[in-house]
Amino acid sequence: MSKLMLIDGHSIVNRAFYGVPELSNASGLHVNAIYGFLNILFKLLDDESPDYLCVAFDMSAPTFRHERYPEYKGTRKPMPEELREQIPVLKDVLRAMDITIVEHAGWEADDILGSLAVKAESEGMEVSLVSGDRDLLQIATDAIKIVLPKTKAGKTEYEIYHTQDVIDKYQVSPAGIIELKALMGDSSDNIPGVPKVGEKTATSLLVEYKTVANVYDNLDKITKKGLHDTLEANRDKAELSRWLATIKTDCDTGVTWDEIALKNIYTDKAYESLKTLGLKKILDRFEGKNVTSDSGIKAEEFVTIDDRNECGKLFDSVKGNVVFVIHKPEMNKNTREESDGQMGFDLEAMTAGADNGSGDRDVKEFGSMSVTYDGGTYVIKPGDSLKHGFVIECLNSLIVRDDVSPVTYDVKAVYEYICDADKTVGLDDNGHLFPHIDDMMLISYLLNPIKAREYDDKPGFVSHEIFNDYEVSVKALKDAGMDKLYEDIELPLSYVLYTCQKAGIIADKNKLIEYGNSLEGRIDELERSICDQAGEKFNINSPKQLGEILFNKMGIQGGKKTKNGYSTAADVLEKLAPEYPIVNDILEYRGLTKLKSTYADGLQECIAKDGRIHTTFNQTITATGRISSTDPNLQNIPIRTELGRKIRKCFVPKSGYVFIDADYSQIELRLLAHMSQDKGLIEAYGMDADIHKITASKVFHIPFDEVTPEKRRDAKAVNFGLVYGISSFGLSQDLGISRKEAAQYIDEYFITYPGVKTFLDRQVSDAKENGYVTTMYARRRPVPELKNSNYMMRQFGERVAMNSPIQGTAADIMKIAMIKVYKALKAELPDAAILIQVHDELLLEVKSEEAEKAAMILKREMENAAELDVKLEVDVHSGSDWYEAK
DNA sequence: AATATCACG
DNA sequence: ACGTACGTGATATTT
Repeated sequence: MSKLMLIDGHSIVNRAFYGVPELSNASGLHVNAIYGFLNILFKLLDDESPDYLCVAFDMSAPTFRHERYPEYKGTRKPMPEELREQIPVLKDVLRAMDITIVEHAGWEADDILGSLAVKAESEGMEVSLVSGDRDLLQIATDAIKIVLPKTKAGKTEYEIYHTQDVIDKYQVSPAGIIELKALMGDSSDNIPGVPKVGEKTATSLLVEYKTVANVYDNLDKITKKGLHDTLEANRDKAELSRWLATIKTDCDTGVTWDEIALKNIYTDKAYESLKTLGLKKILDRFEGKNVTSDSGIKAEEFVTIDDRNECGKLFDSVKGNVVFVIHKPEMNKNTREESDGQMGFDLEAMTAGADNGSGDRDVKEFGSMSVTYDGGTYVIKPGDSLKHGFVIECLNSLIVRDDVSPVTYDVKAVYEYICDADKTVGLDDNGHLFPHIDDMMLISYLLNPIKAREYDDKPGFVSHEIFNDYEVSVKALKDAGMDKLYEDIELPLSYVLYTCQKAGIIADKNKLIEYGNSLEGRIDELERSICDQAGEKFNINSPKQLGEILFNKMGIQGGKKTKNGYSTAADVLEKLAPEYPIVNDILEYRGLTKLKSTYADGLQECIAKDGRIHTTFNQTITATGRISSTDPNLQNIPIRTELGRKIRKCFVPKSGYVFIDADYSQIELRLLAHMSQDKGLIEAYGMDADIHKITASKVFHIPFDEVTPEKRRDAKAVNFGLVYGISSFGLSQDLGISRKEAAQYIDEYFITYPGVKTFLDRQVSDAKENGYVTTMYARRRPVPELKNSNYMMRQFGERVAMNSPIQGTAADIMKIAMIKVYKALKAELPDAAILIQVHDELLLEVKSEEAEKAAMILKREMENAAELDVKLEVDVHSGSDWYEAK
């Protein structure tokens, strides 16, 4: 039997829009509804495999039934702009997939769907009608099933209704749904219904009288006074509603089965437009469907090279732009490595590939290498007749050739594979990467740090796509004025970061164990105390259980916050702590378990065989230009509490060496002074005194020497707030004062430093005009939130516009400093190494006898990284562990 | 896979 | 009337 699937376009796209969180692609277009719609569509196709498929949409003009009764369309909620803009795009995607879209000026989508369903049924077909609208239930029969999708925690599920299912759920037959809506109405469809009659009343009336007409025929039998009168007074409404709720099933849609027969939806065009939209997850479905990629090259058309001669020939013949991408080996998931915890960074093991073909070189193994140039795309697969070492030899000669412009994706990961990296790769006298290798990961990050272009992860496809994008991207980078940022900062920095990662830092395992053990006693004690006070044993780490215990069982007044129950976050608990000893214990317990699990235990897992922790510094993650650190994150090692800070004693320099730690003093605030060119603030920094105290004195009109510690603290909070994109609410939360007071502080600040206000306002207006803000070094951050229809989102956009230029410029300067420090050390102290960057701080490992010189170099290079109207100050310390050096 | 919490700048 | 400070990542719990 043939199967027809009918989809109610608007209703499903609406579901998708509200079910899928905010999602926008590289060009700032929202795509969440498109994404959600396609997800539902694919799931349906998988589950139902129909023979015929079409999607019906309402025309945007008023539709037939509503046109006659304009008073009932007035209340319909306007479609949010974020959704509206997605609909034409979705239609294009569907057309590209060869899926027929039906829309008709005369009818609503419901009518088209109803008519098609009934026609198909009469011709002996099976029908699945997909909609979010329960109105459609009136169409259900044994051959027509109504499918109502639900997006549940990211997963698509659906309710299915045949005749009996409707009766089971609503106690009325499908036809009775019309009668039900006539009485109870439907606000989402602007059907008025009878006032005060809801689902309960309507159902009980219909169970007894079956139809609206029959209800009115028996009106005098209805004894409940109120109900009787309402029904009597609203007979016209009921009849109109009944008519509005009735879906037409006799429209001549003109649709033939032939034209909606389901064809191959995995077309070139669809692949292309999904790629443009950046819907990578959806694209994954196209894999294995033998689909062609953007310029018509199929995966099978990539030439595979697994032979030494062929490989040599290829590298000899390439010229011009040559994209190469190294693919990691396919990791065997069920090897021993995982179970015995030996998974950490392990250069030794990876390079131990003994005989790799070229004699003496140890080369890190890789899975395959893709190479694209204007002669095609090749996938190099090392095997019996092609050794890794030989491929790497070829690559090494390639990257220094004059007639080749090498391009890759994630060059920092590539350094690892280039043998003798220290000799062959580095920074030249200008501080530029040598040999020059372009990195499309960095380029696309600079072009859009919010969502860098994602490339297909399959061998061949990646290099092929990158090759196609390369020249356009380079031009775009130059047009945006970011070519220097890229050449002078990001690209060289990638190499400096590589040296940091490779160096790693010693973490003393025994000290970590000892530290962890020292926490255990107190943790057990607290656990017992908490469970005693609660009167039962429970999992303190579960916010759900904890909230239940505190706010229900113990009756503590705290109030709900999250949608899943009570918030037990620290700021909530801190307010309760003075009154309830258990809350204090919980806070302490939390602090200690955090230290133990994340740091004492967690870091031990990350120690490689060389005794050091080799973090990964991510250069293309943050929206502002900062770098981030993962696996493990070494940028959030505790310092704010004494107990936490002690973890730093576990980080030690190698024998004969010391740590030198340098950090910028208030770099963001100084940048605010410089970038705003506010006279007062620049002058305040010129005085070389306590900036928070000066601010307190000026803003609160107190003589400098009479500023109390409390007032200084308030001024400090205002200063921080400014950098974050100040709001009176945020400041009031931070200081625990009223919003009004906070607003007064801010006003006073802006009166004192008017240039700052002008500057911050300008960032917002620039962002509104251009769609992005920039740093001093031309780095961009798009701020699409400013165009959002949601007030809160726009407010967020304003704060982002104020914060990003400052945070981003600070990041730029630190990056410049790192390159300068790297170069200076290479020239003056070749045994010293940069180990870690923590946004405004650098940690170095240097020979003990070179400590003073290193400190001098660090301070010099960091302070001179930028020429500003306020001095950049750097504090330097040394020590025999990270605790001491900071 | 998402949520809540908390570590850092 | 709404409901917020900016930027990250790891862990444990729950879905």
